[in-house]
Amino acid sequence: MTIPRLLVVDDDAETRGMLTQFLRQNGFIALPCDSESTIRDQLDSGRVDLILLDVMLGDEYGVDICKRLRSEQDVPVILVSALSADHHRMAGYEVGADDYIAKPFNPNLLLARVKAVLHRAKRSSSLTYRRSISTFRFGGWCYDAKRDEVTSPQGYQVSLSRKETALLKVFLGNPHIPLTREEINTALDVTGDGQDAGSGNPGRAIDVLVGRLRGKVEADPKIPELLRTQRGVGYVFAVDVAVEDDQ
Amino acid sequence: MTIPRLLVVDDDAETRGMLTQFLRQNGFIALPCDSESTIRDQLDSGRVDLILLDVMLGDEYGVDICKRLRSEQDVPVILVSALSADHHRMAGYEVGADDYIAKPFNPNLLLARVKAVLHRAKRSSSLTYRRSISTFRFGGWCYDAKRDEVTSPQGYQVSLSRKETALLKVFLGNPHIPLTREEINTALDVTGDGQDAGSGNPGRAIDVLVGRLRGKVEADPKIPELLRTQRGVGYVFAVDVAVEDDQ
DNA sequence: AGGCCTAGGTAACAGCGTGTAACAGAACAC
DNA sequence: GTGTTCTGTTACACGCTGTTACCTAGGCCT
Repeated sequence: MTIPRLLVVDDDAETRGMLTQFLRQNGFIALPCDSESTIRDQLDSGRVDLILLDVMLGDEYGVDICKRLRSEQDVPVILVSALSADHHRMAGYEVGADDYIAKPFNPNLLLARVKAVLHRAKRSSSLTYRRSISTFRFGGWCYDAKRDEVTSPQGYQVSLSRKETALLKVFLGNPHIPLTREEINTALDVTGDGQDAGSGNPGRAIDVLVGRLRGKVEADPKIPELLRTQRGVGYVFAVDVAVEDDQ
Repeated sequence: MTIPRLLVVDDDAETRGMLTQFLRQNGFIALPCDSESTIRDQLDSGRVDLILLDVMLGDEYGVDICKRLRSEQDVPVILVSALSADHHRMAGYEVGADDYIAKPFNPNLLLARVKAVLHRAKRSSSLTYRRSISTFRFGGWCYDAKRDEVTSPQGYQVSLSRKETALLKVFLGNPHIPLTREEINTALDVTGDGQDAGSGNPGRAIDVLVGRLRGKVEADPKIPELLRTQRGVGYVFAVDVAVEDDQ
């Protein structure tokens, strides 16, 4: 295996520099980034094994970036944050981060976590890393993340709304795992501080949204095979998801 | 391919027993443990696919045990806890647990999470697990656990509700053994701490449930041949059960 | 035998969770 | 502006589940 390549994403130059240097001293290839666009540049231009992502990035929430990245790519992400309040952590995990470290952190702890996550990633991915995911296949259906299009088993094109797409992605990222309405809501709603999500949804928006997605992505919406209800719990995506990446 | 082997670690005998029984009824091999040393015995003596670990184990924290185990072995761990506060959850994840379930939990949720973790583990490891029990045959009837469908001796399809299905599974797992209403209730209601189950059911829910199941899974509900009443005791499943698993 | 007493069967009802049609406001295109 | 699309809310329907009440069956007594 080659030397792991890490992205260090932080808008504070000093922190970024220290982290980068520290990681390099410890045998990693560290690539500094300061914005989402520079992250994407790096992802497009070569293999990336792990992203160290600061939670506060200008006005942007790292959590949001993490969410977007995870919906497209399979690169492990460790969130780094000055905010150690529990709800921030929860938001991080629910959004698909592999780990979460609060500042100030022990450098050796960081190193250990980085190694642990890389180790896990190595185990769970039989393929080599890098690659941007472009196509999901599930039960005859096909979702093209690049074009945001869904194709039915019969080859019909279905167009999804923004929320429907987001919901489908949540399920595609968590096949066979029952998700509560609250978890789904958080995943769709992450605002970084979770304020809105917390106050939100006394209503049944998720139910309706699931119903609408069923109408588009089920052979027979009356007998759901993909988006199964778990009474008293929530919903599960009940089929395997195959992920293909483009070149 | 073999049936997944799970360790159920809890120092409370009742919880341990309920969990073990419940998992066995659902096609797993469940091995009860009550301490770290018994865990190690099991790990040394054979393959273990997943550990269900109670967070409070005497004075010991399951989290600590989890940490030690993860530092040596690669066995997936699900932490089970009465403590649902976020920081406990975080501690669980940080220590390397694959999932975290708070008591009281929905049995089906537990089952689904167990399957999800095994599913993940299967993909990432060279071992091949899994081979869940899929078909039960009893007195001309047939229950397909995969599809949750019952077929009558005449070939008619019968659909069961969630609770009816759960009850049938309890009987299928304990043929010829008289079960008291309390035992049945416990088996259906696994809440982890049994709090709810204990306080619960002053009523006759089980009687009614058995009646409803008889209505669907008896040639003549008036003269039960499968679900026999034992006056003053409870109910028995009075025929042999043949188990087939898929390939 | 008849008279009780108790356990169990079951119809009827109520509460709850979920599916969904209809509606209303927001966002956006033209 | 008008019209369209998206999204959350509401209201109603329906199925599932536990409770209750009433009835029958079985067991035990005198």
